[in-house]
Amino acid sequence: MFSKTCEYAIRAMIFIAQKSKDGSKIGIREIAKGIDSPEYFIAKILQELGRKGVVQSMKGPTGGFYLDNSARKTSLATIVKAVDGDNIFSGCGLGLKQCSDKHPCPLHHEFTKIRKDITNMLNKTKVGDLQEELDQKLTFLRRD
Amino acid sequence: MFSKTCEYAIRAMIFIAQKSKDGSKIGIREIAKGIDSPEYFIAKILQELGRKGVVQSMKGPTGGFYLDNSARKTSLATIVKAVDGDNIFSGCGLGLKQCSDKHPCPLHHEFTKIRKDITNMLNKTKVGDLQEELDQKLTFLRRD
DNA sequence: TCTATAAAAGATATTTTTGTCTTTTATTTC
DNA sequence: GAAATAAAAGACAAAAATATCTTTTATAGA
Repeated sequence: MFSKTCEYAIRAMIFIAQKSKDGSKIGIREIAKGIDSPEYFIAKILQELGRKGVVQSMKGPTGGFYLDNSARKTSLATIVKAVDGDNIFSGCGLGLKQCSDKHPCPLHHEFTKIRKDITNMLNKTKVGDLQEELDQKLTFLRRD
Repeated sequence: MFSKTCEYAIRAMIFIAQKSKDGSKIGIREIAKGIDSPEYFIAKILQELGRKGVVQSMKGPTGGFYLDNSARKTSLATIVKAVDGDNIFSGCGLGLKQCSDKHPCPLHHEFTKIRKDITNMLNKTKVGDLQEELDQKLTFLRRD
């Protein structure tokens, strides 16, 4: 469904939301541990998300990653688009370039439904909401 | 959603269903052209599907690939499982190993719904049905 | 202003996926 | 049975995704 890169990105965003909700910042090493991802790899990913304004960061001592109030409202759709592009939102399920409502591939109509559900879900789900469920221990990012 | 390998596999299966419905067989070269895929690559994929009994084939002159009556009833789920494994049916959306109903990842519940829809769709959709729609020119596998 | 810290940037390495080519085996037709 | 055909099998190659390491830049705090 998502690339590994995207999975890490989503996990990291939720984790950062959680750890920075008191205004503090969280470092790469802790993020990597917290979401069980390769340290250097998630660093690269967050760098890119930072460039796109999806996550905030500060260099230097007491620096690290954090989410401002607006970033907490980021939808999963925004993250997925930033990392994986919009193939999942609009690409053909069978990989055809010329697939459309007018010239549908054999799976087009079935896929349209599913894609709509996925899109809705990703649009309505915000990082901040997921973080709250995590806080209440209703969900988990690792073994714990 | 699916790997490229899987996309080619599904497209090839539908195409073979169409070209072999009169009992004839169709060669790799024509399949590759018909579904717009790399020739040697789809050959490999069909080899593997042949080994698993998903597609039938014959060597030698007048040989080629075809689908018998039971193979026409193959669901997309069977093809996807044979090629991509069952990650799409059961894997965690965020890539967590220990994700389950009891120990859900932040997206677990939302994903459960979507995965159920996808699974249902793949289970109920049969190669033969897709081939018929293709025959009626209701859907397409290439530009045409 | 100097030092320590932590992210940014850039380079490199590994693995997986995708794609290609060559040789072998089975089958048909003559 | 020999020649031609087409898939099977095995080896190889390229590209993309994933992962790691090194150097640079910004910032805080002494």
